[in-house]
Amino acid sequence: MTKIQPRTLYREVADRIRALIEHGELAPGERISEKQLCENFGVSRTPLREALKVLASEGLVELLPNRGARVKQLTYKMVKDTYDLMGALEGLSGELACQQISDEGIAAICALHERMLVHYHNRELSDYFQVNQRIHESLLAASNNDVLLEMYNNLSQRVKRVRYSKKMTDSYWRRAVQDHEEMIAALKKRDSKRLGQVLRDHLCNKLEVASIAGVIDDGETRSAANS
Amino acid sequence: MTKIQPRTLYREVADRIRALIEHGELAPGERISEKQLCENFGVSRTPLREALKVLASEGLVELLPNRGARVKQLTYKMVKDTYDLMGALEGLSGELACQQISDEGIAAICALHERMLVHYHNRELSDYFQVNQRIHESLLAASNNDVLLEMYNNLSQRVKRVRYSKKMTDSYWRRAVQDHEEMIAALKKRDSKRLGQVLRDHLCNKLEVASIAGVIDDGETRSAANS
DNA sequence: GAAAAGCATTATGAATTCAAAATTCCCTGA
DNA sequence: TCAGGGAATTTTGAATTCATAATGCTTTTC
Repeated sequence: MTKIQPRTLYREVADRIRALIEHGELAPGERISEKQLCENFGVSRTPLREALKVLASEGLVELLPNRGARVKQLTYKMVKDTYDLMGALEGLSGELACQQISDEGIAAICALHERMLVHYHNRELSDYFQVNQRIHESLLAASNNDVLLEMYNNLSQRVKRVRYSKKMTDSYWRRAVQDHEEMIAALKKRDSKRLGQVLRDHLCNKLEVASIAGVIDDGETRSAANS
Repeated sequence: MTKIQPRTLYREVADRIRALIEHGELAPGERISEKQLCENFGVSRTPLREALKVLASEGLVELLPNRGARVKQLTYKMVKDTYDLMGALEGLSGELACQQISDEGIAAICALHERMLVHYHNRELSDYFQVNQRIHESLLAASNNDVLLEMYNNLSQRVKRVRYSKKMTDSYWRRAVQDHEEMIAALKKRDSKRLGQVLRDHLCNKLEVASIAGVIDDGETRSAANS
């Protein structure tokens, strides 16, 4: 049950810009010309500028007073930091879910898990990812913590642009599935500490950081960010 | 080394409104009259409205399209959810801090800890809180994760209004100090898992939820939120 | 030929204006 | 007396306008 959002121009515009950034049509670091976007969207500068303020506090855009807006650069360190954070949030979601989820909820997640295993054995990567994501979303939802959900979505939005580069080696994949086995076991036992721990350490929250090395045009050295 | 923020009207206004909300001069649920605030601040509606958009995405304000803005109500559940989240973030900060902090950093925190103990034994509540907060801030800083810091500050801002009601019973206080002893021990050993665990479970992240019961004018029953 | 100064152009910040939606208030009629 | 309807008022959403800061270009000087 998600509340409907009455549409206003600035929200529409913010959504559109979010999409542009997510799909790379507005490149990281690219200067955002108010005039040009206004013309593209067919709106005046007022709602556009309001949208930019919102996007700035969401961390997608950078506002340089008197000098315009630019799409925020993702440095390696920022992405790493964000993934660390998302790992912590997933851990919390697991802990809370264990305490709150219904038996039916657990059964539903187990069912998803089984489906995921099938995709894993068939090596259907895309389907695997989709079901995998639904499992994590289910835990998030079961945690019944709206603030957590809001924050997670915000973080996830910030790094969506680099998700493309998701690569899966065989050994990574196997270990990810192992993690999931442990998750399911902990969930069934409602062992919240254990589930939290597994989720915090879950490969998915670390894996991609490795795979983005090189994707990001980064000023700082990666080793420095890693240290 | 924190970068300077060029001042613009909308930032100034946002800061002022944040302060008004934090200190209760704008009460939770209170309708925010654009006209009146404009007159108070002596600015036009444009920067005011931009500020409101920012505050809305920070979660301090609620925008009802065509029907104005209101100070966001804090429900018991929202505060509880926020504290759960902050606990998870503190846990992460501890884990990261363990891995990154210098020996001097550890020494500095130990020194703060000693000062805190003195205030505890002298029953200097206000001083105790101040030093206590500096310890947690030091860990946050040592974690060297800007995204984490940003998010923590945002969450902390949201619930600042109810921090006033902080009450300390003797047994709570004793247990909080015990937690801190464990923290220091884990930090010295650079036992990141342990420090993370202690911080996540740390009383400070749970305590106040109990003490706000009754402070918040809340539609939903507390037991329901707790279940 | 390069650098600096100054002017023109452009882009941004903020106030004002206009339009539309919501609210208030008053009136009518049962 | 009170419910319903409708006009007047207020308030908000968005466009426009105005002022100022930044940028770029030309010219001038060394």
